Amino acid sequence: MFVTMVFVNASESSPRSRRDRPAKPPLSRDWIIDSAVEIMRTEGLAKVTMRRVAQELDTGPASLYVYVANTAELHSAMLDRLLGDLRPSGSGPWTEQVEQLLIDYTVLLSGYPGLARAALMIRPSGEHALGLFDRLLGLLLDGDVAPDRAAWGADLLILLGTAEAAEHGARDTADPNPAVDPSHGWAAVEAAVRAADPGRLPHLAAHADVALAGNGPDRLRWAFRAVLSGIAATATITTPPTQEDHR
Amino acid sequence: MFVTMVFVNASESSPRSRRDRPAKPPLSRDWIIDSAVEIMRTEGLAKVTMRRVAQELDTGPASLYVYVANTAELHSAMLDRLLGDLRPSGSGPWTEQVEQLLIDYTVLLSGYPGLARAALMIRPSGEHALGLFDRLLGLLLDGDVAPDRAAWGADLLILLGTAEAAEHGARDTADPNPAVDPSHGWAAVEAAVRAADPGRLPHLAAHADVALAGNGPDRLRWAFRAVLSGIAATATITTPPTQEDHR
DNA sequence: ACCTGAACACCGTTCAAGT
DNA sequence: ACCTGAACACCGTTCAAGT
Repeated sequence: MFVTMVFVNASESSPRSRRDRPAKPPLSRDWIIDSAVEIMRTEGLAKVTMRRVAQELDTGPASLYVYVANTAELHSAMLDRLLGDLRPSGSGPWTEQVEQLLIDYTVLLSGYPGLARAALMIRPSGEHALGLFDRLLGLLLDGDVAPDRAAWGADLLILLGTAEAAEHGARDTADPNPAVDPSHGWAAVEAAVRAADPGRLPHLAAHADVALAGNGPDRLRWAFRAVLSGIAATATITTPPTQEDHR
Repeated sequence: MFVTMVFVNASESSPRSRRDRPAKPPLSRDWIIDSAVEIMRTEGLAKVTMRRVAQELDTGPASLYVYVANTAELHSAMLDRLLGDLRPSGSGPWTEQVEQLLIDYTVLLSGYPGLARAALMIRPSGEHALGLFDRLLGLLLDGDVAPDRAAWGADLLILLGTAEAAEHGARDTADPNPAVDPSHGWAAVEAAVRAADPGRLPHLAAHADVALAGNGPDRLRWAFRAVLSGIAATATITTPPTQEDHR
């Protein structure tokens, strides 16, 4: 069996670094998540299967089910572990800090697009995910955004960052899963836009250049800036519940 | 073999409705996509596998590869087929029309959350996806949004709708894949927010009620309205390319 | 209580061989 | 050119049996 030697920084959540792992480590939730994250870093999320992780830990897949409910829950735990690496950054006005925090979040997740997609399903509720939400909410309140708009807005901004990571990451990262061919997908869009028939798609044809303009970072920062300004400026909506719908 | 009898409206893209399909239909891209969509409607996206579709068409999985590149490409084609059902709706001011179009898009996709997640990877470039973009772009231009903001904004709004569908759909729809337990995921978030420690998560603890307030439709409409206002109000960003980065 | 061998019921994709 | 049988290399999850 070939064992890759990779140096991995011990995260605060992992009790021991991988290097001094004993030959047959005791199974634990932390060890499972650690191994899973390491496999993801070196081989991509597609390879993080129950069987592969079990193999890494010298056991059978059935053993993992003592500590992890299923594959989705494992992915969710991996995401929260990763979010622990997100340190406060950005200075200056609060809007600048919000933008930078969201960009950091998106860039971090872009490295693992599969995980970003999983985040859209699982609604991470781990401590690090909640910490990010709290920090963001705090910045919005600092900026005197009304609490109801700030709360809904923080949710919206994180959703947007997650979506950008899922999409952007798919475009830029080498995904080991051959079923996904991002370059083809993106090139196909660009070709389709440039070939837009002015009869059927008049607006797109007329503005193909602006639609395709801009680099990734500029568009990302613009998106966060635009959404942030909209959040502060838009009153929340509350329709009274109908009789059939009193939750 | 048990064959479910389901009435399916013949879409404009499908040459024949399923009811008059001959016992052994000739293979074709359209037929494959039709069968795939029907399996998704009745059994969920998780069941739309190459093998399952092939079985439905009385052939082996290898045969499908003549017409479809891989599973991801099949999913992408299914999504575009579905987008063909999206009819213009909404009246009144252009902002109202934009909101309604996006809500329709999101609700449609919410019925198939797996497909929404796929859309985040594949960047649909089919005719119906481009048609939606064009219609949205036209509405924004009607509202005198500057072309560059309108183009980037249409992209942003569709991304947001896709993400909302992926997330919202996961929460509401019965996914036949037992690995995904959405109710548990959402309940976990709600419980975690209510239990937020005021020491560690001060803002979240102080505003748990507003964070959890609001029904789905209200929050969805608010999100689109906020983003729309931000798009109109925020200048696009263009940083000059550096020497290392002249694409 | 924790762990696991073995099994069940599946996957996507390829390719040589047929028609 | 189009189609396919068979194979390759995998999956997640369960459960009875062990320690």
